[in-house]
Amino acid sequence: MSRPTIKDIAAEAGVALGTASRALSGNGSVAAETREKVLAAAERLNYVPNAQARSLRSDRTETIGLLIPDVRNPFFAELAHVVEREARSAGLSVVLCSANEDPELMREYTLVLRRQRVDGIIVAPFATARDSLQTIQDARIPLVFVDRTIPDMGVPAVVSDTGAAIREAVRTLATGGARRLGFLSGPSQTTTGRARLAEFTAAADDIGLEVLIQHGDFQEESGRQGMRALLEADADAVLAADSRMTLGAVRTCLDAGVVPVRDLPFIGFDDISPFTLLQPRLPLICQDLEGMATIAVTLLTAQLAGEHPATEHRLPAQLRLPTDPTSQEAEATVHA
Amino acid sequence: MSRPTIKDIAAEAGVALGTASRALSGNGSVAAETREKVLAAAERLNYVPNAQARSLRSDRTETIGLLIPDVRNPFFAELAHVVEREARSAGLSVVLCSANEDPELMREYTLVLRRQRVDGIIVAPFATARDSLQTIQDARIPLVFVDRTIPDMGVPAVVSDTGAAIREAVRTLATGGARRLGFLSGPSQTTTGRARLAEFTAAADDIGLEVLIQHGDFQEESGRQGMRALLEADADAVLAADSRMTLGAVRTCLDAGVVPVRDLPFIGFDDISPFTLLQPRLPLICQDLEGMATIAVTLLTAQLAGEHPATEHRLPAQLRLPTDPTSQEAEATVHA
DNA sequence: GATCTGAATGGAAACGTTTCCATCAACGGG
DNA sequence: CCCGTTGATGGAAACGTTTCCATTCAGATC
Repeated sequence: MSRPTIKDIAAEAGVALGTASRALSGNGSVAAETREKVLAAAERLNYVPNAQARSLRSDRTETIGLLIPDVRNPFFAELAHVVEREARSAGLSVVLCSANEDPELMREYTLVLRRQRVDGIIVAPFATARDSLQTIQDARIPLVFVDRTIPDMGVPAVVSDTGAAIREAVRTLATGGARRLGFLSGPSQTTTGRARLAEFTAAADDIGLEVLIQHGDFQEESGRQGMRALLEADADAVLAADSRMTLGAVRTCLDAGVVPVRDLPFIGFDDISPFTLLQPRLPLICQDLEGMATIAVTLLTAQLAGEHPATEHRLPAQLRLPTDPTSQEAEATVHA
Repeated sequence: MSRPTIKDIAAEAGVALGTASRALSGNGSVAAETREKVLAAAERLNYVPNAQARSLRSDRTETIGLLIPDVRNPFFAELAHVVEREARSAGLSVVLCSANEDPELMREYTLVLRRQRVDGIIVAPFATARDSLQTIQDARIPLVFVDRTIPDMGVPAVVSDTGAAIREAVRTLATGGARRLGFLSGPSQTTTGRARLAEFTAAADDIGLEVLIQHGDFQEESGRQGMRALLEADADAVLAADSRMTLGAVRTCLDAGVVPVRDLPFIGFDDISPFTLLQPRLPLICQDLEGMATIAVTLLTAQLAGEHPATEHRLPAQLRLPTDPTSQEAEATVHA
């Protein structure tokens, strides 16, 4: 038999179809002995339930969508990993959609996810996607924002609180002697872009530093451009507001023969794996990615259970200074 | 109406349910005028077809599974991106499963994909997953291997042909003056691991080089360990057989104060994005990732169409020497 | 004008589950 | 002893599509 159905299982076990279903799904009562018979039959025939038929009837797919701007971005790859792990432990499968930073593609994916009748969607929204997401909300599909949020949509969101970390970063750079402090800012259309900029200027004002602000769009290229401008303007320290802009800025520095940290005090954003190849290591403002992903899944499962979680959760980011690897490594080499 | 069904559309358009289906799906003949009426009704009611019901009846989900060891690995993230793009242009959705390098998890995902009744699966298999994959094949689900293959399963596969590139890499290192050539080899249980090792030793023998071989497992940690051994053994040039082992080896070098290429001739593997942060840039053996992903999708769609494509496709890898970025950058800076 | 053909349509079966409803037996309380 | 309760089961409806079959009707062929 190529693809046994529950009907075949029932026949094999000598029970009615409905009974087999109850035994397999665990809903409704069935005698222990009967259950054994059914499970044995299913095992024997190598039965795999048909998720389509199941969800057609039960109106639940036990599947959620995760919509991110780009898997190739290490930050989102890591996010996807944790979300998937957490979802799985909640018994949910994840359909991952990588929108390639393209609002049109994002709109297409929202349709795909609606067709698939996912039970809910976690999305790291970019600014221009508001209306695509509105259609999801209109369809009353549970929705959670992660990493970034879109205000006034009433969608539960989990984002980083970067205030303390940015203040500490500015202080650290000032202590190191910086006077003309460059900031690679995100786009002011995004909540996070605006917030980080405000936090930065407030911190710099407190200390009385001169600031040089370069507006970007959270993309690598804008980090490169901003960094070029800062180099020309003779900034004597730099703080970046996002991982991709950090990446672009670092490349521009290296290409110009300026080694970040060694030649120019520099604090980056997010501890994505490429940064571990830098020598010396960058001080980084690290978001609690693990926490964000975990809470995002929790916020979604809460909605699936019919609850209405609060709309905004903020997890503090932290300034992480590099630990000197050479000493550890010297030790490790001895043991090798 | 919260979720209109095709029945509602039919009523709204004043036609029979079957006619509405034909108009929407494009199967069977329907008058142009009628089609317009139905499409207009669907538009008006904001109709989104139920993929579950559709595939329950038609036995096709228009969905494929992509099973990779880990999304967080930039190589596979890139692969996932291209596969998804190609699949989408063939009208297929992709369910991405990241198995976290865990055979047990991979087995679990094969079950998930079977439950979802995906039309086919593309998988980058790791050695220990043979039996999980066998169950997929037994269930007669179209299967394609990408990046690596498992011999004697008769599964169409697309892999890199690294022979020429490795030979060229060895020659390049020898020309640079290397005499004791270190090689960070993959595991000999894998076809690619074995092939690359054989290609390496053959090339080195041709020239008459002394070789130092460190066996690893395609993981970063084994790259670190192998590199430590090579440093101790005074290798005067190194070639790595895989991106993650390259990553580990580079980190070990940097931690030991040895800058790859500058202090130690070094050729890495794959042009994943972290490597672009290295200064100087690494020469790299680059696989045709784009081509592999594209062909993998083609091999799968061919099977979906009932064909039986050849079992092995080899795409040549290439040795790519770094172009000096400083000169380009200097120019770019002028224009900035 | 009768017959055939083919397009357009309506109606209903079918896909594989879950879940509701009815039945039946066993059991305990009055 | 009767009756309501409970647990186990069988049977059938329902989920939203696609697809098959039958019917109708217009037009072409003889």
